Amino acid sequence: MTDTDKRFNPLAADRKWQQIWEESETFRADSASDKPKRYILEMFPYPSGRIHMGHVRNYTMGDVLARFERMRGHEVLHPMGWDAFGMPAENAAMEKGVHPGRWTRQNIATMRDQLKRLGFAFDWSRELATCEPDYYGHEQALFLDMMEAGLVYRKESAVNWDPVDMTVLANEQVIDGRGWRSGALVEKRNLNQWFLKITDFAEDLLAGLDDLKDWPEKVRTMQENWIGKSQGLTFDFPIDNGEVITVFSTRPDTIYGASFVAVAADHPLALKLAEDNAALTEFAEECRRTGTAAAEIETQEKRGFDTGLKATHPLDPNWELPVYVANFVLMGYGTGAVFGVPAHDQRDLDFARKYDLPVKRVVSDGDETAPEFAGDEAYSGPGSIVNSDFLNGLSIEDAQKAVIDRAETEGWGKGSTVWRLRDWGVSRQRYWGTPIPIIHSPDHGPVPVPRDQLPVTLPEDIDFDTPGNPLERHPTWKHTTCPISGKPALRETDTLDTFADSSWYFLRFASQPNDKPFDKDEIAQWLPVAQYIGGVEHAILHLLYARFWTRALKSIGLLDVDEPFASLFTQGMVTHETYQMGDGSWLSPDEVRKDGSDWAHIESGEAVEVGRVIKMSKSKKNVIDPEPIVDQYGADAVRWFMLSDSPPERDLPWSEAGIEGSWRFVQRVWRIAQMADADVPGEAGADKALLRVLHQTIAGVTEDIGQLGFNKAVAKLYTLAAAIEKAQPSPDRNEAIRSLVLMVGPMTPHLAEEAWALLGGEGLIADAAWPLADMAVAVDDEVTIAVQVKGKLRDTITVAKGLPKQEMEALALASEKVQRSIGGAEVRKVIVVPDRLVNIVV
RNA sequence: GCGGACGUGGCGAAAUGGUAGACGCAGCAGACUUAAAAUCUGCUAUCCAUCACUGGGUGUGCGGGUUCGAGUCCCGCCGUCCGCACCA
Repeated sequence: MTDTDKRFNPLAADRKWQQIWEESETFRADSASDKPKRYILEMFPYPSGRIHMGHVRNYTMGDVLARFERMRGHEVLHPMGWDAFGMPAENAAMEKGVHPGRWTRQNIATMRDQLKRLGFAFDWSRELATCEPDYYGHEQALFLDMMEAGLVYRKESAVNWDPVDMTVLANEQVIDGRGWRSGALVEKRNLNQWFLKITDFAEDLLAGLDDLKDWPEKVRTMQENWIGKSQGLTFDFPIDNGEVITVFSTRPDTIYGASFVAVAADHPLALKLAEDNAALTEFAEECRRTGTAAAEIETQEKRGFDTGLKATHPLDPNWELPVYVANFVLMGYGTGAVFGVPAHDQRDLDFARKYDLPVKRVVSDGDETAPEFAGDEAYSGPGSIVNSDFLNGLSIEDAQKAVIDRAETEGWGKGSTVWRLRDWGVSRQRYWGTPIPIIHSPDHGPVPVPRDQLPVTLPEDIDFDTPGNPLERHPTWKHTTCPISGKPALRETDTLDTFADSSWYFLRFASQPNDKPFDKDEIAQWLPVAQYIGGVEHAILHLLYARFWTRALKSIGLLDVDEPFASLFTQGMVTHETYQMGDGSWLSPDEVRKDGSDWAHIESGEAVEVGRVIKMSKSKKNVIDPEPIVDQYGADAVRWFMLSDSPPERDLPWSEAGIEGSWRFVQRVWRIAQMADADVPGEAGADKALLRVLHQTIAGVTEDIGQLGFNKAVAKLYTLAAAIEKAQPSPDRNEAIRSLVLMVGPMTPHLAEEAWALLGGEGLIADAAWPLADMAVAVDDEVTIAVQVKGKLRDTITVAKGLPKQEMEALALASEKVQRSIGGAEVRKVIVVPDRLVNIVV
């Protein structure tokens, strides 16, 4: 055997085992299996073109879990698919003239190959792409189901309209008031939009968070804030022009501290007044123009426009309050109108000081009770109510109840709950999405497409040369007939927000009958997902929408699942150093070389500044494409690197040295596998030291992987490898080698299969049983204990495990170092922790 | 402003309140080699003392506290990152 034969050749091994897994359908999930089931899911990718390191990390983690659970005797569902609708495909169509479908499917083909090249244990038989009619057709059916259940409605609402691209923009796509692509000033337009009633489930979505113990605290908090429940009082201010202004307040206890009423610039009252008031019109225009960026809000001055109208205080008919239109009141929250209590709200105070309005203290901070409120800092802390008629002396909480009671008794207001969460507007004026299955009939209005006409498919012949919605412009597609009258009618040309596609894909993975979206009983076999892994960027929208769809589908009897994802893990990003030339331009890692301790540009030799380690991004040019790395080092080294060093929730800095280290470990395991010798003489159980390390490793790695502590498992496997290398040949060493190979199986599967075959293992290692730790072997019969004097380490002594306390104490006191440290002082107390330490207090 | 996370060697990081720095990377020294690659061995927080063996001090962002004992628990700061944000 030559030296090169002894090296592990990943290029050959990767291909060989991937083919074997595929041919024997190793990772096909059987819904009818009797084994306990585990559903391991990673967020499916958008087919943007190529796999990036973030995908590799995400899917490696899921893959280790999936393979680990299989080896532990579970029937595992570990599927993969494509979140295939969306804007980038249309952008490609506009820029390169390629059809969105063609572009998307090509990307899928490329990325599927790249994923297969990494040897992930996916059940490819369940692969799906949301852009195919056999997926989105079922989505249309679910949309109609929700519609029948009253969870869908249509309403005119204001949207961000890009006049150049002629399309609606999401809030995130409006940057400084301009469209992110066109750069055109965005207009507000009123359009008829379809909405899903997510607010029907607001209370339940909020309450459900409490049960998601295995979700990151951070994500739960973000969802909680997003749902944004506020309780308070909604009540009316009569206005001297005969109208009323309805306001919402979470602090009805401060009602006697009111000094003005303010409405948003878009409030109906403001709009009406502006009709014959040019100054107000201009003011309102200004309010709309100002951005909502963080910095602007901080510096933004509170400004108002005095309408001259007076509102009557609900508790005192003789008390009149000025009515303003104010720039800090939002139409989108509550009722779009507030009453200002300057003493106890910072914004109101800023406003009152500017317009010289009264500032009256109604909550005492303990010492100060006088009505005059000085200073520029509002008091919003605890206290009791003062200067407030019948509320005086009450706690804030009791006063709130008292005011709500009185309002309800007298009929001018009522206790209410206001949510930050709005209903989900799902209409998009785009081509590359799920067509909304509605026909607009001249006689019957919007009617559902009959079920037997689903799916409503997208037309293929489409024109992207002019901006706007291609479906709207298509010559024939939208023309159809009314299902009721048979008269000519028009199809809905809007498509669904792509977040709808990802709100139920995990159900279709678990069950994919032809005649319906999914089978309830088969879903019950797999759901909820045991472990969901993905980026934290989906903490709110995707995860909230998926939770909502699950509840909506349950409420109409299609499902029997409460929460789709029992446990959620948000992984960190893959990062890399950045390199910058003197002129500020960025360089990619392959354009620079290390020049001593400095870095230089290879082409020009100029000095290069090494910048912060940040998320890989095209603009900073610090991206490492996984494909050439996999070609060079093999799938296993890349996978091993993804799991090493950094804890999975933290960022992982990519480095050339790091991947080489992983490569070395792959080769090292291969060498170790070759050390196994079936004919070695000796009896099993003789090498106690090695067996101890082995069983400690098995116990530790099993626990670590179960908790997604991959970096810790990796460290323990290194230790075991070192112990095997130091051990003498023996049956025990063979056993340790076999176990090492089994334990790297989920992480470096190609290497493990190759080594397993070499060791004469039965079948595939993917199907082999995970090793069991024998704790009796794992425990040491000797322990090294620490000896401290007043908490400071003075010596360590090795004693038999389980040595009685008195003997430990005696041994510790016998230590020369300890005696020297005590120096003859009186021993006042001795703390003894069995098998751990002795602490002598003098 | 609100909420969350984090702060440990040159770097990534370990550490049920009980020997801080396991493991990896980088570095240094050595072995093998004509040489290189590969591989292997040893050292590698810091300061002081010592020819050396070794001994002692300091050390987990800063300041307090609880405890026989604190990286870990409590209080108060400082800093970094992330999310949300004129939410009434």
